[in-house]
Formats: sequence, C-alpha cells, structure tokens
Amino acid sequence: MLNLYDTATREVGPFTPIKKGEVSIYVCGATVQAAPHIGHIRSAVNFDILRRWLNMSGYDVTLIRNVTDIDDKILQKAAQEKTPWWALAMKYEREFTAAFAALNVLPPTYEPRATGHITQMIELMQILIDNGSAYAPGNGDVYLEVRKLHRYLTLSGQRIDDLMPATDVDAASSIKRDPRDFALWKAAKPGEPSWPTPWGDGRPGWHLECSAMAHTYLGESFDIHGGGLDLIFPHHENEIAQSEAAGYGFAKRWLHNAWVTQSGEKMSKSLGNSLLVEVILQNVRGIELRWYLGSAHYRSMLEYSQTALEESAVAFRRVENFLKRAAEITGSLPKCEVSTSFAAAMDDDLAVPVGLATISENLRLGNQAITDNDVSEISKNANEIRGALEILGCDPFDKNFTDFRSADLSQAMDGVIALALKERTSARERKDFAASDAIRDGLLALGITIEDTAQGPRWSIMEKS
RNA sequence: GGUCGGGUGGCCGAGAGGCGAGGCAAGGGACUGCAAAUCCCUCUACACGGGUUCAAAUCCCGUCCCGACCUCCA
Repeated sequence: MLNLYDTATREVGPFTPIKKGEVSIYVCGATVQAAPHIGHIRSAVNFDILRRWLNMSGYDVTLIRNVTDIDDKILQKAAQEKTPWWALAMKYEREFTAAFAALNVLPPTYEPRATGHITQMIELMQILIDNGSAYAPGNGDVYLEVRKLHRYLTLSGQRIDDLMPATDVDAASSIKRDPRDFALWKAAKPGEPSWPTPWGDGRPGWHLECSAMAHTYLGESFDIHGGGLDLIFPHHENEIAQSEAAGYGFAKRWLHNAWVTQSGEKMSKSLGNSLLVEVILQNVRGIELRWYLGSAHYRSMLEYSQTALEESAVAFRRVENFLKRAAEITGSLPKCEVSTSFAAAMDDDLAVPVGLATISENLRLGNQAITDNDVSEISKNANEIRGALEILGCDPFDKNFTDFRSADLSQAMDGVIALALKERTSARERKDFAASDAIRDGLLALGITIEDTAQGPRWSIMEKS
C-alpha cells in the first residue's frame, strides 16, 4: 500500500486513486526560456520515479507534463536575442527534451503546450466571468477576484492580508479590484504576440494554461499534481483558485520536490549558480547523474558538490559492475524483481534512501555469492538489484542507456584484449611477473582495467572522473 | 511583517520516543605473485540551553544559525 505526502495536509497518508487501477498525474514542466539545469531535471527524475513505482505497483498511469511556451521572460529574452519568441521557446524545449532523454525520464503520456490550448483557456475564463469569479475591466486584461474565493491560499497556509503588499508601482492606480487579484489574461502590448478573445487581444496571464490543460486531459478531478517547492505559491494556489472557482474538484493530492542547492542556496539562473545538464554530462554519464539526483529523498534538499556527484557515480559503478559480472557468470541478464524491503521503502512516501540501503545489502550478499560461486544466490541478488534500478530509472541494461555501436566495438575489443590476456596468462604461468605486469600496465595506460577473478581475467573500461 | 522548511559523524545522506539506516572516506585484517575487485572488523553524530518521560536525535519551551516563498522560479 502506497503512502504519499500531501502538501495540502502536510501529512503522509494512504494513496487511493479516484479510479481503481488508474492514476492521473499533472506535473508542472518547463517554462522554456533557458537551458535546463540539474534542479529542473531533479524534479523530472523524482516524478519519473513516482510514475515507475506506480506502474510497477500495477497502476495504469496517465502523466501530463506541460510546456509553457509563452510568458514574459520568453518574450523578453527573445527581444534581447532578436529571435522570434517561438524559435526561442522551441530551442529550449528541445534542450529539455534532450536532457530528459539523457537521464532516461520516460516521456509523459502527453506534453501539451500552452499556445496550443488558447481555446480551452478562453472557455475557462468565460466560465469564471459568467459565474462572477473573474472580471474583465475593459482594457483587455482578465483578473480573478481572490476575495471571492473561500479557500484561497489553503495550500500554502497563508492569509490574503498577510501577503506582502504588491511592489507593483501601478498598484495605486490599478484597475484591479484588489491588489492581490491576479491576471488570467493579459492584454497585448504593441509588438507582442496575441490571440483574440471576447475581452480583447492578449495572451495567457498567470499560468492559466495549467488549469485549462489539466482539465482537458485529466478531467475535473485527478489524483496527483506535482511540481517544485517554489511553485506552491503563487502558481499552484492560483491554479487551485482558477479551477475550483470554475467548479472543478482539481487535484486530490499535491507533491512538491525540493531543490538542488549549492552552499545551502537554491540553484537558480538569477543567482548565477545553476549547473547546466549538458555541462555536467561532460563529466558523468546520464545514468550516473540520474542516480545522484534520485538518491536523496524527493522532499529533501540535495546539496550539490562535484565531489558528492563523483562519489555517487563511483558507487553506482560498483552496483553496475556487480550486475555485469552476475550476467557473465549466470550467462543471462538478471530479471527485474522487486524485493519486499525495497517495495516497503518505496511505499513509504518513496523512501529512495532506504531503498538504496536494501540495494547495498543485495550487493554485499551478491558479491559474497560470487566468491562462494553460489549461482542461485547471485541471481536472486542480481534480480532484486535490477528490479530496484529499473524503478529508479537506472537499469544499466535499459536499452535507453545501451549504445549498440559501442556494444559492437566492445565485442571487437574483447577479442583483441583476449589476445593480450592470453600472453599475460602464460607469462604468469611461467612466473614471469615482469612480463605479465607490463601487459597489465600497458592496458591500464589505455584505460583498460584488468581484474583476476576466480573465473579468469576480466577487463573493463575505466569510466572517467 | 506573514508562511514554510532545515541544522545528524571527516563527507554524503536516512530516521522522527526504546537494538547507532546505508554509502563514501579513514584504520586494521582476509584473498592475491603483486595488484584490482570483493568480503570481514573498527572508529567518529544528532546546533545550543532548559523541560516532559523509565527512556529524547525524535516531543515541549526558549536561543542561535541557514535557506525558501510572498504575484510569471523545478
């Protein structure tokens, strides 16, 4: 039985989907205005682990992850770069997609773009205006009237009057009925992209698209809404406000992932401490970065350091190496099996760190079994490790991580290295250790490690870092 | 000002009243021609001050420190 945290109640409780056997999830994806940093990708990895665990638990999961491809920053940046806004948005959307793929994040069931759902946004605004929750002051803007909502700010636990007064210079002369009313729709300024509406030409305001798209693909109520911690207010409060005012039940449960930090501070472009995915991937493989980002609990801050990342990568290679050896010894790839201890950890609000401890136990027992040449024990532990890695999205045998060209190359190399190892073995047999060590050192200089195992010598390519 | 989250050994990172999660690093040992890999053993913690309790890293009160959000951040 899966237990999950809910930001709305701040408690961990049993998860029961609306429809038996099905889970609907909406995750706030990227606003494609810059290249993805590892914080963005951590969010995707966390929700991917949730999704994989739900799948493994027998649920049919529908996951919608949006792309916000129109907003102030996109327009602003496009103007700076003298690029059409849609070209800029597309460029970064591709970068996000590439980063997700490099980290083996499963593609969402659907990935709707804001600009493709203007019709649905207009319909939603019409409902809100008709029922008196929203108003159009006549300049082309449309606002939601927050004072009319009963449950506004219950997710973040704030009170309207406690919010810091808007620093907006126009606040005094504002056409808003209350300074806290937020824009569903913004009138187009000259030169800005716009779409026609009954209230004037304009563009989406405060992430109206998330409410509209969640409704379009998941219906009036759905099981889980996810996103980063910093979206709780105002973004998610506003989504709730828009959707509930329209009469929708909206999300039953809220999950928020914590950040990747550096020196305790949140990673962010504006702080200048963001680490781009493509830069990190020059030093570690995607599977290793994923292992690192997934290794902390999703609600805990992950304090980034180069050292921690590298150590994590080494730890992963140890697990990977065991699986490869197990496959060599048993003559077949391990199967994916989920141990009861790993399952218990995942069922407890996705306690990945506890799950990793069970993998360590499997690893120790599995390595011991290799020493003892106990094939069934090797298989058992290898299967359980592979099953756990599959859920974490870090299965080294996953075809998304397997490069077939390098697999062919490695076969050819195997033959070549075997020739050298044959020489080394005969040198060792005649106790000519100078000769045998020269061969080993020569291979090492090429980045090839030789290990003498009970089953004979074994070679592997050293990973960088 | 309001709201929320933190401070755990050299490092990373769980736990949330009761046998010291786990990993990395360090030291010792086994194995090995030497290595590598692996296994075994050992060590080091709960920001500070009070309180509750048979028992507190965990609950309560206070203090200090760090971070986040407060109208277009994952």
